[in-house]
Amino acid sequence: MMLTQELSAIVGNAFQQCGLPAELGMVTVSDRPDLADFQCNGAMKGAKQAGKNPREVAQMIVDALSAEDKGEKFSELSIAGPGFINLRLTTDFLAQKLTVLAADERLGMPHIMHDKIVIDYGGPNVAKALHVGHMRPFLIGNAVDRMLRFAGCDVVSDVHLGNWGLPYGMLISEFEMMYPDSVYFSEGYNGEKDEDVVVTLDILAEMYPRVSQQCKGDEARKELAQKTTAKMQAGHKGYLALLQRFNDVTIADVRKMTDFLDIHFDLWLGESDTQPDQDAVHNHLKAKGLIEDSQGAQIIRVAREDDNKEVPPLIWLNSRGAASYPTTDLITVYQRVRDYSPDKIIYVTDYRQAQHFEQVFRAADLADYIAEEKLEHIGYGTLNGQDGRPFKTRDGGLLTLNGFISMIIDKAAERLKEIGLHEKLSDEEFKQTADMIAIAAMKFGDLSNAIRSDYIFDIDRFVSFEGKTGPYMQYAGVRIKSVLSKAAESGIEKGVFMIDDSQRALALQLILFADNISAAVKARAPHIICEYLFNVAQSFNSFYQNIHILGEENKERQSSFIAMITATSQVIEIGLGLLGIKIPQQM
RNA sequence: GCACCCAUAGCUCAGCUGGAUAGAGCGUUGCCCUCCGAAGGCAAAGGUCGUGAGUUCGAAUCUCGCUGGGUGCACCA
Repeated sequence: MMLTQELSAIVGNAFQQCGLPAELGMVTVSDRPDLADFQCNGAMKGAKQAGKNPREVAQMIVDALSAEDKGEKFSELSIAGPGFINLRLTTDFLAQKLTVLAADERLGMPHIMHDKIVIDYGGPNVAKALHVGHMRPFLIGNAVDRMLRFAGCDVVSDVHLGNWGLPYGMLISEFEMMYPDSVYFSEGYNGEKDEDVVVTLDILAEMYPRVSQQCKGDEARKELAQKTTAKMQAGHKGYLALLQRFNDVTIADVRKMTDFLDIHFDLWLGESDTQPDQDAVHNHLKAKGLIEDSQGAQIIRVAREDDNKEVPPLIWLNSRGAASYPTTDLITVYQRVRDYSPDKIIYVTDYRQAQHFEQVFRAADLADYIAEEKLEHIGYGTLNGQDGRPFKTRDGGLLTLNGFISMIIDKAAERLKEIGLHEKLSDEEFKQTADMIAIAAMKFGDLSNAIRSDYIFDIDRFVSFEGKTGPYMQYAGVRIKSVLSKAAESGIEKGVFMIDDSQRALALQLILFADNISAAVKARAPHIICEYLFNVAQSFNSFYQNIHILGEENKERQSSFIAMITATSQVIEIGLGLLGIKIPQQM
């Protein structure tokens, strides 16, 4: 059980003994660490109900608690201000909690959820290079993914490639003009691969903007692309085979990036994978009477009477009969329900797509595929440049994700050289370390912002080794490991926890691991983890400053120090692990 | 026009199921290495929480108005 829950139960019990609701006993971490470790504000809420003034109620609770506890858990129970109940834990109790935490590979974090979850994030487009805009969905999605797994969920992650719209009709039609005789475009395509048709990322990257531009100015060309799109969506075998080749080269490329970022997907499905089920879903929707014709398109009305805003209908098929992303997203819901029976499907995308998901969720519910409450959209804010506008390169162009990351790596390497790390490490090790630090800088920098808010990207701040940054966290981790290995060399082993004043603040932070992780999971808020880990690291640095572990003469005290920093190391390592951040050997 | 989100220290941001002196990082100003990694630590200065009202014993937090930003409002994803 989590610490605040345990304490809330104890205090809640005292409230009950006094004839008041147990819920009033909710205990939270104190706002005033100078006065208490934890606090309960319930006496003020319960005063009216009890017909007493808040301090009287608080006194009753404190009396009941003292009688029950006899100084075992609480070294101090006091009343302050209008009726705050302040709790201070005994060092024995702290030590006991730490012992339990240190013996558990999950550091006391219970499995708080057991849901089957499908999480959809990333959403790279086939045939287009990843750009900076893909950073947030990958990082946030992956952090939430890892957090849910750690919380006990059975998670299936899907990258959900974008590859079913007009852009792909454009590309295929262009290939058809280039290779009119290819088997991909013949009537009786039998599934063979045409090696003469060369598909590489470079070719696609050059082709797409060119053809896209052409379609803007040339109606006939655009019409050809649209027709090709329609045939593709209708299941044209050769087109789909060619599209599959676009997918293959794109996936190979995206995989390089996700591997580098230590992000791994269970599924590499995309919009095009909805094709086999489009008719089935269409017929189902039709049978349910959900589809109607409107202005030439086929729509599903999802507005409700009690809506306080206008919710436009979902466009099932547009007036050209083409599927769009509402179509594929709805079919994907059907497939995920069929294949995984999830308790929840979570989508991580730009918050601007909130309305789109609202429509899809309502439609999925109307179709009886899954209850709307089981569908969740996590919308993140924009990554902005120094000017407060969406991040662009200096000349106003869109920066590729590769370029963006290289920039961060260069900056990290520069810093590492300043401190002479390149003289201590081989070129290979140095490169790996720079990569690891750059990834941490990027991930921690991004994730330490609340997901929903837009934020300003400042490379110097992200890569700085000072302040609330990834490298600062890694540095704390590296220092601990360094001390631990020196201790091990000297044969100093960890012993039992003996909490004295030097360790108290750190101990208190550590035993709140499960509380913080749990809060972060429930709120889908990686920034809570960042904040918490930063506090842990600061508490550690502060502790470390005031004592000398290897030189400590009292051996019991020394061995308790080792136990303490071992636990700290685990908290930092596992905590950072939830954000997808690793700690290097040296830095 | 309708709806949603945001406005907190010089800068970047937390806090928002109402509660005690509103927090952090950066920056600024002082200190602290004969000692395990000072990429560290300690301390100080810095805020009428956009604005006006309301609810409440108590409001950064809840409600309403206003101002100033952002976003979305059927066939692009």
